[in-house]
Amino acid sequence: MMLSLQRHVHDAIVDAVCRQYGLTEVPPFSVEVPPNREMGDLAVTVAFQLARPLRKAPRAIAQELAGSIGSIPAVTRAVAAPNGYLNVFLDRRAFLLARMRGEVASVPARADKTVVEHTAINPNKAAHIGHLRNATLGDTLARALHFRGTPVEVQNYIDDTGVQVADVVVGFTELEHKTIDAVRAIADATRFDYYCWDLYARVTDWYGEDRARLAVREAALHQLEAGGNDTAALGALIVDRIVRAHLKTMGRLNVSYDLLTYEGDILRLQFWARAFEILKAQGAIFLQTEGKLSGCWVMRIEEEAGETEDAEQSREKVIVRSNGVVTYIGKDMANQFWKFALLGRDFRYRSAGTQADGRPLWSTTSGENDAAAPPFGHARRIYNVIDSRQMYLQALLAQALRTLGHAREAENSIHFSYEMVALSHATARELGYDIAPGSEEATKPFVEVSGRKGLGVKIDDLLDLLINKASDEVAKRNPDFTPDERRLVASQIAVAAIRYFMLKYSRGKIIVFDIEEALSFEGDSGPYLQYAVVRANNIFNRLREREGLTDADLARGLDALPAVELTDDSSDLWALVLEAARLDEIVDQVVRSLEFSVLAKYAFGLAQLFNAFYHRHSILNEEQTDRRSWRAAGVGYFRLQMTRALDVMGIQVPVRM
RNA sequence: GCGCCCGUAGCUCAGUUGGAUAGAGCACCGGCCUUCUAAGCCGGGGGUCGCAGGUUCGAGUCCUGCCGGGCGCGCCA
Repeated sequence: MMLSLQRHVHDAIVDAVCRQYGLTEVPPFSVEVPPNREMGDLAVTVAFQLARPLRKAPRAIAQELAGSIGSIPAVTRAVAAPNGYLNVFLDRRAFLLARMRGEVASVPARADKTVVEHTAINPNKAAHIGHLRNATLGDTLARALHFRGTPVEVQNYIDDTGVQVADVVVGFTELEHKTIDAVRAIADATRFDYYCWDLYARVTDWYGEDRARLAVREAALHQLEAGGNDTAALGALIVDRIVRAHLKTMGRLNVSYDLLTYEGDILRLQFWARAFEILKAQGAIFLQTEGKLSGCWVMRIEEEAGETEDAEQSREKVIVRSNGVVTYIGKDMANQFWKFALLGRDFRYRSAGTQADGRPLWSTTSGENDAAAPPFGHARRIYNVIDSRQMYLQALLAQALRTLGHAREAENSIHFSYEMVALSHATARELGYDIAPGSEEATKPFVEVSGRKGLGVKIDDLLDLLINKASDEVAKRNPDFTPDERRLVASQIAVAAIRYFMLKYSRGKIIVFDIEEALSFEGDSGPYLQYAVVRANNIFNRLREREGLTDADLARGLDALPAVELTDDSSDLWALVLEAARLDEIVDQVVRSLEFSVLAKYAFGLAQLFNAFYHRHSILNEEQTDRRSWRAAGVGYFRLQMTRALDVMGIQVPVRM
């Protein structure tokens, strides 16, 4: 195993600096990639940092160091740039050979068990593009952690006892007067999540006509939480069928889970009661006896330092209502405590089958425990993937942990926050949503998605649209495909388009969803990335078909062959290889910053580099053996790395496209 | 009022541990399919990085203050 190259160079520079200037400590500096390969392969900024302590010009320092670090293994020479950079040139032949042979392992990552909770869609309607961003970010985070060797457990929280489910129950009972058997028949015969989507919007309107009807919801909610009644049975049926629909939708997107956590089990297994005891015992919450919140158990909200505490009373958040019913924050706290194994209780588990990708799925249960269940929870670190509107609540979770003396857990409760997905006016119009020209909504830059109003693009609809479009394109280019082949490739392309689209924006940016844009397969898009790998793969397919050559055959003679193709000053091949080698570093950066646009853009840039290379340099038609072999080696390394990069993004590579 | 996010080319956006001439896609203009797939490649025009100060050898990036836009701050979830 070898350290990453940058680390290796960094440490060697530190040694050199200490020797040269008799220092015991070197100020922090970075090892970067210069703007182009002619400048060098790595750029070291140490001379800038030393300028002040040594009271010398950066350029002079860089020059002195350039002379004394030529002996670093894997480095051929170092050059001082006029502006003070110390640019390092690598032993390119050794670099590529080592990587082709898999001799360069990635930096070992932390082995702490990590829980990623994402998706968490209310189980009362179809999944829409807002949920899509959540699931894509969460799934990609889990994949990125796994890539680095971190043990990851993916949990999907199911709020089966909340108002949203209650609303659909009300829809079936009050608006449609259906029995549970009738609802089951509907679920069997329709796209049930779509059916509920419409019904949910109708219920919202129904409440709007007469606010007194909200009492019906309250009653239903109560029944749901209490359990053991007809309403709860109907709720359970709805939840079960909708969750299945969600899992199916997510499966289409290559998103899967380890555990479904049901809120109902948190209540039935007394998790909340236990958490309540702990919170009370530690004084994290207290019973308010006066004012507006009299009779409620509340948590005091920590203000940031420098509070201007005027006459304004410090704010309090209700955890248990005066009627004794816990708020969802309380249930969330219990859940978070459990994930860290701080609750002193565990769920019972049952198998929930196998997912499309072969991954087994488990579910919490209040019934019999399946002894075969793996140990869930016991996390060292937790990522809760929720949009930025939940920031306030997520901060309260961490605060509760801190108050209970779990500073480390609070530190490791990470809110993976991102901005919402909204609709462009054009797309909202296409969905048949009319906005009155003079209204307040018309002046806003976008239209907010609303499940309650039934306004949004459903994931399945979007996928179908993308698949149809991709299918036409695939048919055009591959008339020999069977219907099955065509369907498979079209869906792989659609998933690439949609996942890449969700990843390419930085998380702080509101995605104003426009159907035209999302449907693009050109330029900065998922299919562009796939296309590059498909082309690279095709070269190797041809080599095998025409000449019976395998990758191993091509690599075999490399040691003996001159590597001018790689070592020429302006080698396109070398630029491709060095860029492809950055994947591990990029994934590290992405996990640190939770900024997946960096990965998306890196992959896109790498694909661009390959496509340009592809047009300028032929492999099959190259007559010089050395050039041909080194090109094949470099392209082989590219497709390996690009395939891995796509895998982290949950994107597959079609056989042809 | 307080908190968080955003403001970079006509449009949509990258630029995240401060670094070399500010990039990409789309759109527009001009080229490239007897040679590994044109979902592609090459070239061109397009920028006071919201404004004003500050820190630094160096600021789109960090700090302060403004301006504009969005979101959050409930005995809803």
